[in-house]
Amino acid sequence: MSQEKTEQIFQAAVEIFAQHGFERSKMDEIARHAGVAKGTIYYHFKSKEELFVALMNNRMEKIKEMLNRCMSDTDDPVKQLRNLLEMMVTYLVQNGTFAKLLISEAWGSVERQWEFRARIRELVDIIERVIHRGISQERFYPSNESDTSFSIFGAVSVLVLQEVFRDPQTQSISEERISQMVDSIEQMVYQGVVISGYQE
Amino acid sequence: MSQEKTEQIFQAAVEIFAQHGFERSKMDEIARHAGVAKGTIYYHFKSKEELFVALMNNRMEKIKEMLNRCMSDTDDPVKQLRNLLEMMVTYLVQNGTFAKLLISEAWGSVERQWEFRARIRELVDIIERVIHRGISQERFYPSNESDTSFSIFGAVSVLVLQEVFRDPQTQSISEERISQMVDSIEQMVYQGVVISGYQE
Amino acid sequence: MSQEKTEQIFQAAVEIFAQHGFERSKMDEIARHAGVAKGTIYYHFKSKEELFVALMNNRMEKIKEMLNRCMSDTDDPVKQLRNLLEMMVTYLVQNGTFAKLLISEAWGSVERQWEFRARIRELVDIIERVIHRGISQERFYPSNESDTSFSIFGAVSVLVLQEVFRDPQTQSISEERISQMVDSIEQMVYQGVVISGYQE
Amino acid sequence: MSQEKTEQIFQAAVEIFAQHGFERSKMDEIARHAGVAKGTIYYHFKSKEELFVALMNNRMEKIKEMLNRCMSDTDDPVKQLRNLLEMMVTYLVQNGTFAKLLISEAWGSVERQWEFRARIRELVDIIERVIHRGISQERFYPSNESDTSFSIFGAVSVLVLQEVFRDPQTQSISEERISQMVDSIEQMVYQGVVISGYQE
DNA sequence: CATGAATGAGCTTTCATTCAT
DNA sequence: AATGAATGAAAGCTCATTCAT
Repeated sequence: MSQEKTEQIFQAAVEIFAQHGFERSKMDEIARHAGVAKGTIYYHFKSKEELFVALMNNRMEKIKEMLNRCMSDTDDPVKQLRNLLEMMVTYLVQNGTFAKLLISEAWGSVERQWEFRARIRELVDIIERVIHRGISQERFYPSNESDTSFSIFGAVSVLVLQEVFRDPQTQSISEERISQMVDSIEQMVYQGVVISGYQE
Repeated sequence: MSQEKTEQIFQAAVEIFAQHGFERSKMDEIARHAGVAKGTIYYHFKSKEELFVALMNNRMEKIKEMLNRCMSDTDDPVKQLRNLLEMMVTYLVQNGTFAKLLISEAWGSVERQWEFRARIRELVDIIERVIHRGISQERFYPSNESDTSFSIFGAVSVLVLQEVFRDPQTQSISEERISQMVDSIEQMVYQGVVISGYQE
Repeated sequence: MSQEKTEQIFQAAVEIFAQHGFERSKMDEIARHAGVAKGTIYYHFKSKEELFVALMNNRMEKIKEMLNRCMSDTDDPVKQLRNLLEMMVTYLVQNGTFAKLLISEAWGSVERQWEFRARIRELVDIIERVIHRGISQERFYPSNESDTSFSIFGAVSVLVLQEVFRDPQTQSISEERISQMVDSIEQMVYQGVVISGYQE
Repeated sequence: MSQEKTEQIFQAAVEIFAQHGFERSKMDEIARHAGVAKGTIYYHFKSKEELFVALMNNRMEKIKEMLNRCMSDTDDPVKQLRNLLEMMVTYLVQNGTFAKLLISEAWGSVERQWEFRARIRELVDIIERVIHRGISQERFYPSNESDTSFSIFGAVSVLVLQEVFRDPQTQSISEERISQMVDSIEQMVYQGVVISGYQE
């Protein structure tokens, strides 16, 4: 069935795209990796570009769902933010392959990248909504909500990215290391770096 | 004189590389932009790869110097961190073209990207040294210094990047907007997002 | 029933082939146009090549019949030639789509084109037989019969073709224009261009 | 020098294009035939299409010059027409390879073919101007000048084409055969086919 | 030092054809 | 008989790099 091949191709595509980036990835290799003929990819996707975009949308949808779901436990924005951070780090580590794409392919002036940034914006929006609620309920300090959200997103993704690249075998990032990263991020986001009283 | 042509080429290269990314940038276009013949580039640089690396080192040296310099005013890590954040935002906004490269070309398994990440690591080290001193002097909360530094670097660069891309005419990011971004970042880094007393 | 599908496919094929020429025509498009699946075409015809040849034979047979029929009124070669010219012009105009193929796909060294030229030769033979009879009966000037026939065929088909292409809406070539073209051709064929007495 | 390679490529291109038609001609083969690298063709021409168009313009210019030149001997339209016919037949036979293209690639709806037909129209215009003068001077019968010119063009080109394809070794069309064809055409054009008195 | 014409490996995409259903 | 997903050979085009001038 069609759905089957499509997922096969997606699976191969994330890996190859993440490994080499969009430009250096060859359709030949993706096809080989997916165990289908090159023509098959083109039967399902009009072009390399379209495959990439479809892939991104597909994966992005998944992460959005997860992020939304992980906040449904509670109405407390503080807890929600904690869940969010935890989930983001965990997801990005586990899908390190996708994380690479997320960050590395988002910046550029090609049209594909526009669309991609729009998708990232949707992710950031999820963060922003929590921030907004937190501020409304006077649980969070008032701030430029959009800036704060982007900063958090940047902090999480670059931190994870750098970890993923430090040790290319994604698998080998231990549970422990993950929770350590979550802690680091949480600490910064929750109380900042500077000891309060000292703020000169 | 050689130095002259080299700078001409560098100038053209940042722009073209930033506009299209490494892979999509064509030596032809860089040459045309620089007003030299394609052969001339190859006279000065062994390859596209080498041109890119040389360019990165050149630009990276500049930003490192600036960051180091901006901390020499004072010994107070709190102030130093503030200066650092301000300088990074300002520099990245003003060299938006270079900022794009910084984030977008760093992640990948090609050797050039390894080297590039090593350079980024040097930048982060500057942050880390301040963090370290801050913690030693009990001005900053104890934390995983490396993680914190990467988080800060990620927050700053993604925030700026997203701004640069929102409005491609770098020029039009006002002084005001810059200091607003600095504020947003500082607020997060200095006091975090969550109002302290509430931390359940 | 098979006959039905076959005609459906033929109908679609003439149009597509005429519109784009043999090489640029895609089996996909023919199938879509015919309202059948691509596999169905291959069920009825071994290959694109074979479909084309079968189509040509089918259509060529029709025009040959018409030309032969239109000469059966009379034994007078002069009248027969007139009928022939009239019929050819009319047929080609009305089947402009087929006329394009007739001229444009005939010249080349591919085997299909050999066979196609053989079919054209059969058309020209019909003209040639009239010419031959006309000369035998001393109604026509003696001449190289084959050359004369090809010249007439060339004159008619290129004249019509150029008209068909001038205005792609075949429909819009008026009855009047048709008879004007017939006149032009007849005039040249019957009396030539140069005023007789002057022939130096 | 550039001019040199360009002509080399042109030379190879006419042959290959004429042999297989535009679509079946491969850039690889043209390059091999011209003794240059494929890239070299693309250095001089943006695409296969552009190579073809440039080639056509180049060759068409030559034939136009020849036709115009061959009429400059005399002011007598009767003689001019004779010269024209002779020259056209001779040129097309000698450049049979180009003649194939002239006729076979002119009919189609691709844009390239539009432009091509415009060029053919220019050729026909040369004939038409002679016809026009002949009629003005009452040496030729009045007629639809455009139709007559196209008919003559069609007669000549199809006659030659059919000869060229009968015997693919262009060389082997003898001087004698050429003048025989000229005679056949002239006879038809000058006095028509039907013996005058008989015209019922 | 500088040039730019020439190169060719490499990549994306197309499309006739096949075959399991 | 009919279908359409899958195939893969083949072709057009790109572009980093070289080198004779």
